[in-house]
Amino acid sequence: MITITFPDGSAREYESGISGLEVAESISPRLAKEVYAATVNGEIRDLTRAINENATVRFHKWEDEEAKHAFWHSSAHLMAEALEAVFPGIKFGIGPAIENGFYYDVDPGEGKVITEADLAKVEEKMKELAAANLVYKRRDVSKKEAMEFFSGKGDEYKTELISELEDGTISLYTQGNFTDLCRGPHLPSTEPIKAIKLLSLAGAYWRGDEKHKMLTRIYGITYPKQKMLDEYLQFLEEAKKRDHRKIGKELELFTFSQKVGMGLPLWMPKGSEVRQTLISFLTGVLKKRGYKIVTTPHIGNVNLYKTSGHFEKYGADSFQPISTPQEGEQFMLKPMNCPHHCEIYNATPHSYKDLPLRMAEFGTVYRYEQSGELHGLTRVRSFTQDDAHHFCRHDQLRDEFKSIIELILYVFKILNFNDFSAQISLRDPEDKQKYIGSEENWEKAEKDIIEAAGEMNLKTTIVPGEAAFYGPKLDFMVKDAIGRKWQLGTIQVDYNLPDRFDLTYNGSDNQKHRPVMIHRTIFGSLERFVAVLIENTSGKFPLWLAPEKAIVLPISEKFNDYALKVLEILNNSDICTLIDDRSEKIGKKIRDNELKRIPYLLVIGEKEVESGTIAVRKQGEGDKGAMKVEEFIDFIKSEIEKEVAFK
RNA sequence: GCCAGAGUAGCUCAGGGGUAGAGCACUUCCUUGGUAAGGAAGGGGUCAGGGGUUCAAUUCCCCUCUCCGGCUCCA
Repeated sequence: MITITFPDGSAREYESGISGLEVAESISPRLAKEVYAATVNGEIRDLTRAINENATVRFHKWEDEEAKHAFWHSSAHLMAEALEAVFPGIKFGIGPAIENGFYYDVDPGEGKVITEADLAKVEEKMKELAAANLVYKRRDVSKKEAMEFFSGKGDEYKTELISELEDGTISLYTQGNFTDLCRGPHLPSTEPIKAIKLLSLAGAYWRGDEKHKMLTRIYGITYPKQKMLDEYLQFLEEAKKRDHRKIGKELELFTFSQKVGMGLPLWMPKGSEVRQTLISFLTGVLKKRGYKIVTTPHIGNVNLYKTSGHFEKYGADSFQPISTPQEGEQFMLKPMNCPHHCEIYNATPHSYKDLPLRMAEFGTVYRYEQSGELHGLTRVRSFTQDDAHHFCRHDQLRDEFKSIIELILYVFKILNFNDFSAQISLRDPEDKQKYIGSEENWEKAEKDIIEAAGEMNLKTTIVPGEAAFYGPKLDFMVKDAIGRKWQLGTIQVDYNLPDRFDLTYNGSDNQKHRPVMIHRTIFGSLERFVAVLIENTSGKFPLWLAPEKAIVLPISEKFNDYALKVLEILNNSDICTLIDDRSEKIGKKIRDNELKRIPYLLVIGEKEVESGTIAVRKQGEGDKGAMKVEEFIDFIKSEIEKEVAFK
């Protein structure tokens, strides 16, 4: 007999060798139906695997990531079986579960192509197989046996994977006619897989390496209920409506032109308005925090980047140098602002008493991103960073970090950005050689970052090996409408540039010392930030950011003269740009969704003309009553102040 | 850069070897009166660009460009 302990602390006796599923059945048949995997003594396992010793057991229902993982991983195997049936001779790479669904990387064979049209066939086959209620069977095998099985099949990808595995840790899973190399866990059978949808087709390099062969990746998702699938597909449809590229076009915020060039955003008047509001807001915040605002040119002599080291590292993949009539003279479009800022630092002598020095610039930079990487406003070739560099002493590093975290959290709070994650990137402990800077400084900087984040109550995930070669960093990430992750703010320690630019300050010992440099952005770039802002708000900006605060809506053209007067006063008030259209059909001009994105609606009819007022409505909140235009202006101003405390 | 798809009116899209279509938007007139979508008439397209095949190409083939979904990359 063995004792099984459950998460609530209760325990029961069972025969040794009982399966998780049987244990679940003994508790309730309903539980057995809803459970997809189990964690046994901390190890996630198939429900059907025997438990041979005393154990703590936690069952995973759909709500748990572990359950979804097993469900989708099993679905990937199911898809593989269907693929093998539809495309005989197909070879398999890897097929994991992901955050939403699963994929499988496959090689259809020389000269063969899988197209979107084929997905329906595979989907049908999957449904057929799932309905057959195939059982997933696990088998532990020796490396030799696994090797023989897959080389017999001619599956070079699987054999490559097996060759790297340790003997004794290899397991195979079989369902129906399909056997796969797999660690598990899996569902007991295909029975719960009721709703199936293959979503898309993409190319993906084998093992994520550009130099390797490109396989075909098939994405899919499955659910235990059709309704859940319908809801997910519905969600994807809804998400598409929030896409900043779509809203940006509808609201005339920005555009792209083939003539200007790909990845080069053109900000239209309304988009520019949003941008300018963000810049002036942040400038105010920065000045209060002791930042000095600087301005530097969009180009720099190629020697500047040779000094910084960027030319050597990125020169070949950048916009190429611009030549001048002067023989041998070359300039580059600036890919970052730091070298310019270093030269500003070097323009004056610095005492230890002057540090930290915080230098900020809304600096437009140009990077030759790969054509396939460009994406709306989130990945462009010309963008404006809300860049700043803190030059400080080593003993100030931690406080500077804290001040930046505080600043970022403050800005995010005002913008109502709650859904972000923070990641600390440290050195690869296996390969400390590739990093610049002393062991001692790295140790301290990594510790400072972690502690600063802790002291600011910032929840972070720590990722070793992700640091830049010049220093550790802390990144803030957000997700877009369909869940893609984008990096916004970043805080990076840099030991490289201070050396290369020979930055110094005079210490209390009257000796020259090397300052540390911190690169930081809050928005990341105005382009990416506005994109995320649009997707977060579906284009319905908060009042203070809205490019149009209000729209004047005369009920009839009879009232146009009065509406015109109202508009004139509002436009002169400098608080808002208004839609200057008093035609009778104004209502018709504005689509429902667009209208809803404008915070205030000013309605003018006979009553208003008589009393010299405007009827004010806040979208989504209803009537605010009649006001004189001047009252409305004051009202808007106070509402904006409520939204943003410009302290 | 790589794999796969797409590009037809301002927008959303249908069509298909023989003179280019719808809805919405736009213009004019009529009608209308507290969050658009009543009526009539009208304007608007080198069917992304360039080469082929053909008596004839927007349609079939090839190349290029751009966009979408991924991969790789992201100072």
